[in-house]
Amino acid sequence: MARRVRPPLGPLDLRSQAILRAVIEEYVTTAQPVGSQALVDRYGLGVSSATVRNILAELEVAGLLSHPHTSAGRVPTDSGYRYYVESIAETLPLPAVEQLMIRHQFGQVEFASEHWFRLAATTLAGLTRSAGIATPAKPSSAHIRRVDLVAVNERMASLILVLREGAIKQATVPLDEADAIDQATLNKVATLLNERLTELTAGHAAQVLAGLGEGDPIERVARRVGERIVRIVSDYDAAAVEEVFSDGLLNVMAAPEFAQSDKLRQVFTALENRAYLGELVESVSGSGRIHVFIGAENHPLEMHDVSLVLAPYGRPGSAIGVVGVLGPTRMSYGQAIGTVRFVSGLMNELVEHLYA
Amino acid sequence: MARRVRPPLGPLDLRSQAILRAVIEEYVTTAQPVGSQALVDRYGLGVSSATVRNILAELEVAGLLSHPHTSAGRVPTDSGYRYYVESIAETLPLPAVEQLMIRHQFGQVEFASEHWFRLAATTLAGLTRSAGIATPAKPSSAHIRRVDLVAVNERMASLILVLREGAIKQATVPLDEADAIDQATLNKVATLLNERLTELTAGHAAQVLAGLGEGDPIERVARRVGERIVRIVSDYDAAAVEEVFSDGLLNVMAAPEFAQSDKLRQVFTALENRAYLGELVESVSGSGRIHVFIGAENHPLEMHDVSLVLAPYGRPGSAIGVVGVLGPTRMSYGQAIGTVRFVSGLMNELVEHLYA
DNA sequence: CGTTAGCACTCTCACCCATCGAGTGCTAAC
DNA sequence: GTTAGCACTCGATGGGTGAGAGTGCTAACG
Repeated sequence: MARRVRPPLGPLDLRSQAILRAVIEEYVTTAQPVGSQALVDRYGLGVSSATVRNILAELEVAGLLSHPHTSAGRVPTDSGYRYYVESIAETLPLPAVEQLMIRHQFGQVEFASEHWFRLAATTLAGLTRSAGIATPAKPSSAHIRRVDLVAVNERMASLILVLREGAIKQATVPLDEADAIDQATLNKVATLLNERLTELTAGHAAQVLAGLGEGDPIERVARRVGERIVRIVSDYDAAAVEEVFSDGLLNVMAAPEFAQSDKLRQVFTALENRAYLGELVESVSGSGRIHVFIGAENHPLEMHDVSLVLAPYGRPGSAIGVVGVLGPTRMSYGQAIGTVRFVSGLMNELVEHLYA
Repeated sequence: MARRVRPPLGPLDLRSQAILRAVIEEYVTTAQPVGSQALVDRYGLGVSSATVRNILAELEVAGLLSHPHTSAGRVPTDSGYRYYVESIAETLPLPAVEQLMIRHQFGQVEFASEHWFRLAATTLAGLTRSAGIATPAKPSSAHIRRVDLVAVNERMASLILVLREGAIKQATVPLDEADAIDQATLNKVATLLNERLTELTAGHAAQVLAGLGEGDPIERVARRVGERIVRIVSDYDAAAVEEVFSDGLLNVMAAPEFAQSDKLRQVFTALENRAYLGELVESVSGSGRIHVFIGAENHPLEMHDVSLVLAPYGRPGSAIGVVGVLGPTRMSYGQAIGTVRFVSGLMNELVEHLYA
């Protein structure tokens, strides 16, 4: 069939690249299979449609394009997108005006990392017209910064725990009825815990607690509360991803490939089950790079029609989060990558600024 | 056309009621227009299909049923559902087994109102196979319970504010460089603020702050932080609804009426814009009753195909929230009302228990 | 007078079929 | 190696048809 048989994903000559690129970019905008004539008309390729057809056939043999049916135009395969992303696509940096606007928006919001990641997701959603995804910056092992206790009633106290990395945890701690609990007692307990536990990780805190006596009621309560603190911090450490915030799923719904809602429902199901996203986030957060996951490169079946562009942000030692974009495989990768790059860079700056 | 012309929504005789009921219950389960024969077959009406047809025609004139086209069965109108809900439907109480299971689930979770409303939404979603909706219990005017300050760096402090009603607010407060800020200073400031502001509302707190001097650095910082606190609390008071949590939107997606995704997108759009839900929540929270909003009774166009069953919970004086269910207009109102009633009752118990 | 059998009528749905056109793949000429 | 030309394929479109569900009406019935 083909004149020459190419090794799959072998290097392409420049003309083939140009045509692959044209097919992808045309398909991304029109969502329709692309024919040879359309390519010649709309892209100044300098060759006839017959020549283009020959090359399209080669690209198909190489696995980069596919054919919905004999008499239809070409559609990129996942491998086609992959090749495009790695060898052809130019990442479009975000226009300076937009950059300024976004910086301004981040300036408006509360100066705390807790707020930024949501804004990042929203911003990414708006800029790429896809879904924006972000997780808060989370440390691999958190440090206790501050403990506060508030009396709820005689037998319950509300515990507020601030971590060095910015997260705030709250819990209600039931206390022995034997200990007469009032706010004054709790203040002493909190002071004790703050003295002993500040800047400690869960493991170290547990050791310190072991040294507390059982006789003194303050120490007894402190121990009780402290154990709870250790449990909270350990749980927090153990969770791969604390929370995945997403925005702009409506944008994805608008894509014609999701016109019938069961396809869409699959994507939502996949997102609701956080396990896979958590896995991705973990795999991304190690490297400083932008990662692109295209269609079937995502293991879960439900995600075979979407792509993700993810980038880590934060400080490698202390706290790492992920921001990115989720859209149909037919997405504008160049733009998405440029936008994600900018936003993750901005988040880096912000986090750095917070720690400095 | 009709033998007798009925006043719209006039009282119906028992047989007409029984037939309306049968139409609705059949339509709710099958999602198909209901014909006279099907009614006679599946519900022991004791009359012939011709008689049923006559009555169906009457119900249609009364505006309770409608006709997709001449040769199709009947479909309930919004008014039909309304009549059904008010006069015919029996609210199905939740089976005792389920009640126990749910109580157990609430027992498992952290004892704090912040966690309950999410669980309520999830539970409602699961039980009714629709979307569950819940807002946290929010006071009309909040009281300051506790203030805590943590040094971030020399010129910034992290403020943690606990409200009597359970909510925790966090903010970063920039401070004058003139004041040398360290944790010790902040502790004094926090102690001062706790002494003066505890149990105050935003308005009273503002008055107290006005009395603070400018000379003493502690008081100066306290004033600065205090102003921020007042702003946070006022903002919190002003917001009609703090947050609307929803779960199980996937269930709604599964309904055949939302097979093409643009209908569904409308619903999502409506939900994303919180204004309307906030409005509803406010209108519901006054009364202790369960409210049902059917189809076009919802003002926003996008909500014309869905119904809401909402109930308030909490303590009328101190904090009110809303739980409920969102589903297609073709929903099982009896079951939904019973379930929402149980969950709101449970939430009442829990909140009461928390305050007692 | 309400109820019912009977029947003509309406309208949708599913199916088939012919047509159209976009786009391919191949061949032969350049 | 490139291109013009052409037969061919296959989905999409649209009209036509028959089946079936369900109605609305009429006339007979108890």
